[in-house]
Amino acid sequence: MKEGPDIALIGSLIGDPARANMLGALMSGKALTATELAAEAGITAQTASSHLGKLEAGGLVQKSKQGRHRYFSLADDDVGAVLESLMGLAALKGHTRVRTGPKDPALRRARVCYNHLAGEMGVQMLDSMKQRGFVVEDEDQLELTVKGHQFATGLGINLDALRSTRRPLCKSCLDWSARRSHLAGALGTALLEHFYKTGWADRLEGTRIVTFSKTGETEFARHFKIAEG
Amino acid sequence: MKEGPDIALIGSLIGDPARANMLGALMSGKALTATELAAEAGITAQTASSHLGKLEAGGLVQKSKQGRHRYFSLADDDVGAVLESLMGLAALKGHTRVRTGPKDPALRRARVCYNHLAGEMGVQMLDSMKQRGFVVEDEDQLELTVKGHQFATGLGINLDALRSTRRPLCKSCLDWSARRSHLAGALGTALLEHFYKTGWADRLEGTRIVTFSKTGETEFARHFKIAEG
DNA sequence: ATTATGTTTCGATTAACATCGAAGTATGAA
DNA sequence: TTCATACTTCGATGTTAATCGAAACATAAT
Repeated sequence: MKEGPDIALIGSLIGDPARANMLGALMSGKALTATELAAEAGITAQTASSHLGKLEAGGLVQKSKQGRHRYFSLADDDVGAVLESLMGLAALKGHTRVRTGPKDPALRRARVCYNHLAGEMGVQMLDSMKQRGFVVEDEDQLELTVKGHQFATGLGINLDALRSTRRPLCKSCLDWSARRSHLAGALGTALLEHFYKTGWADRLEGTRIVTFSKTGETEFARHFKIAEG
Repeated sequence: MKEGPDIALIGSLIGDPARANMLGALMSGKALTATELAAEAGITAQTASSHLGKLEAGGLVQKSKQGRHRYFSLADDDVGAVLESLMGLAALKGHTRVRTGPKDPALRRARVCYNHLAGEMGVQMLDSMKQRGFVVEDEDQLELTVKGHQFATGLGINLDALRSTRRPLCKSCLDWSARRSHLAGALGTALLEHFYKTGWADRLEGTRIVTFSKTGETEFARHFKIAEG
């Protein structure tokens, strides 16, 4: 009928509540099995299998078999970014889920966005890195500066390994709660991994929430402080 | 079930082919009547009315009555940006409509994105304005510089009027065909209006394509040249 | 007033699809 | 081998929602 890409297909994939729940769960960045995703969506394994087949055919998720398990994860960063932007619009239009319990503030504070840190702390992290000249905005791609290279290396991150992948090192991703950007890309992933490894932060089981320990909180504030202007 | 915003609702709204076609038509930026949108989607007026009611309830479109006509348009820039990003993902995943005729290259060259210029020429325009220091990227918002103010005023754009609205003056919007940003916001709209008024460009009826006249093409190139680096 | 056009509401039909039970395949454990 | 777990396929069912005809409503033109 009309020219251009077909958004209805992707829209309908996201439009089913069960599939939307699964995609939301996968936004945690963890690869989940079909049964875990079924429980997440509140449906049986048979139905989940059908849904996951459609999501895979549509290019939104990818599957990897390990033994008798099939692990599903989001297909790539682009899918994660689109889901995050959809959440932004949904929040803006007041389409929130019923359950707005005590977990909600924690979710706005720090959460996982597919594979990197989002929420207020994610935004603060990128702000700080921009302000101190660790990254600069060039076109749409974020560029890591020499100072930024030193900073990351000082944290113990192997940048050469990151650069050797085909994945962009730095990307910005729009945050639905803060409506500001945070750091995505290979470096964003590596930094979150770093927080886990050092014990600064941990995942709250079964949610997208990232909890920081007492020392983690202060260490984070020290490394990613912001000069008020 | 889960916390956070509900993307399924918006997804299902976009997921119906008839509604997706209507939204695509509204991406042209023009306010269209219910019957025009019905024709666009290939359905009867009754069905279209039902769809438009749902889109309005979901906050994706807005209605304004004028006489016996009801004009529909996208609710705001946020909706347009999300639709554009969805088109980007759809194009990336190869979910293109059947019809990939001679219009397609024209669409990639210059098209309307809701209310501003997109496509290669839209990207070039923003690139040029950045390169010459007319706009600078600050956080996520684009900022118009003093030089940029002079430039726009020189074109005959009344910036004071634009600033008096609640709408952001400059915003960046991700282009699905170029996968680069172009200029959105009040200034983006005003510039496109300017191209129309001066006769540099015109709309190709019934599509999102923007056609530039011979002189328009050269004038555009002169005003928005890029220094190759 | 009368007629024409644009839009919405109502009701009925139809098609699509999410769902699950049951059975089949595959892998790992005992 | 035998049993258990993870997943998929098949078939049947039920619900949702897109669709349109007919009619009501609203505004404009004559």
